[in-house]
Amino acid sequence: MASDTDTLPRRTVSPDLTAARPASRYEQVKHYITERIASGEWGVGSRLPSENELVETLGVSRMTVHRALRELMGEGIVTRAQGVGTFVARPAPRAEVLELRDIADDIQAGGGRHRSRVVLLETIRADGHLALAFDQRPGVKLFHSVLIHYEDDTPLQIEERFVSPHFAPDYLDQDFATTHPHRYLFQISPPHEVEHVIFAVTPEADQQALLELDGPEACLQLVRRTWVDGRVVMRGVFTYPGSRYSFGGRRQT
Amino acid sequence: MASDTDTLPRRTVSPDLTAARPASRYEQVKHYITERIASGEWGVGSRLPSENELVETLGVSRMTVHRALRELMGEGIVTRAQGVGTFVARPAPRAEVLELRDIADDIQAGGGRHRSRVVLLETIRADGHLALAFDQRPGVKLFHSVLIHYEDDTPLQIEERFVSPHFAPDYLDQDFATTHPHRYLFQISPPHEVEHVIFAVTPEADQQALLELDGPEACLQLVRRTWVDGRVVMRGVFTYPGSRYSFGGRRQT
DNA sequence: TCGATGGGGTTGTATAGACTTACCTAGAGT
DNA sequence: ACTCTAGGTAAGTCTATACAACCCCATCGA
Repeated sequence: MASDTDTLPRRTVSPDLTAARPASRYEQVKHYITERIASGEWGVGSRLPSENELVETLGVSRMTVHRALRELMGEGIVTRAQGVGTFVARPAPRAEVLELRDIADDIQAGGGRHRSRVVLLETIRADGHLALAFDQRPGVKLFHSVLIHYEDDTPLQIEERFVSPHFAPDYLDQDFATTHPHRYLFQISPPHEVEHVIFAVTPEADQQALLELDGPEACLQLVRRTWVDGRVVMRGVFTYPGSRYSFGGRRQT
Repeated sequence: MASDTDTLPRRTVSPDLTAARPASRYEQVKHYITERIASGEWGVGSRLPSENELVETLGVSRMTVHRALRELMGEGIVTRAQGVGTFVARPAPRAEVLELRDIADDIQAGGGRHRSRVVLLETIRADGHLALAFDQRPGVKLFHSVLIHYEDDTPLQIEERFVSPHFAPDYLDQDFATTHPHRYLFQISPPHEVEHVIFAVTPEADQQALLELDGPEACLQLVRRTWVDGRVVMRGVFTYPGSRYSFGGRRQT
């Protein structure tokens, strides 16, 4: 069925263990297509080969080609019409909404002096709620860290993180006085997906103490989850005094 | 293969032409699942039947069940883990950060019943701070409205707006019991530019009363400014009880 | 000239089956 | 207590095949 030229390689029996898991066939097909679109070989509006032609060319089954094309349509890269064909879509501009930033950069950008203190660094077992956030069963092992970030000696953020050991097995051995968790995790791998949820909370007594608040001042709480390869690798809870911080953004429409 | 009970109906040979095309099998499977999640029969975090169990129950092939579940995962409704199972995901945050939405749509999307009450509708003269927000001199005339939005008779938002008379000269004559300010302003012109800033605040006594809070619960405050033709046309202050609302967003990187 | 009717090509859906990969647990051994 | 291993379970992928739905166009007949 497969010709000798231009087909995707058969999956090897013993894949190179140092390399990442080989991309699945349909991902290879997606890559084959996006590469040609990105290079301009297939211009905007032009017609792609039909599913059956791609089957011939790439030596995979039509269902595999179909899945690749369906996902590319979901990503807005191609448009499809039954009975007609598949076409390169017009690229759509995408606005960044919430950015991933290091608070140290944030403070220094504002002219402040940043320092941080490690309060806690340990292994825990997840309770039900935390396990749910990681799509895992209760009792799974997670790393847990708590840091305080100061701007000119005033506490600005409590940074609490739960990290999957599979993603960062050496997390507990890091010196977070010099390298921040954000940078360390980012260096292992930038997340493929990020979720942010913002709450208003009244801080617990211990949080009040850490933030050196006089009373039960309202706080902003940003809960961030990051994914790599479809798995939750980190859940961070960042707590800011409401009087000292705000989130914002501006964009043209 | 299929049992007689609870299976999805076989596609009829002559579908009812008055009805829309019958939903495809995988869509029926999706509906079967989302219905049970929405009804609470399958609670957050609970495990769904495995693919093979659904194959047995619904009398469709595993590929069909798999596609339904894969799409539901893409929509954030369930999470899946190889070797473990499929679980009902945590519900997504109510409002996307930096997205311009009508709270009435927001509430109805969540299955709630929306109503609103006009507390105030007047003309004021801007003080220094407010004039600054509009890039105007103090003393400039602005329209001022305060509404409360309820979800099932529970206050969910205080909506306070300052509107430039040049942009919406008839603002005070509107019946905001039927048309909300958001829709009215949007219909005059969608903004060219939007700024959002999110705070955590402890509400004043009058705000506590309007939101029917028992105590000084932390609140989220979203301040929005919108521009049309380079001029600020609206400044809105939206106050939510922290326990009843959250902002969030998720994106791929 | 015009409309109707097929036929061929293209995507959409569905199935059965096989194999792969990942996770978890129980039990054996240390 | 801890580690290791084997087995069971569940999702992930891929194939070959079939049929349906749809579009376009060429052909045919009035």
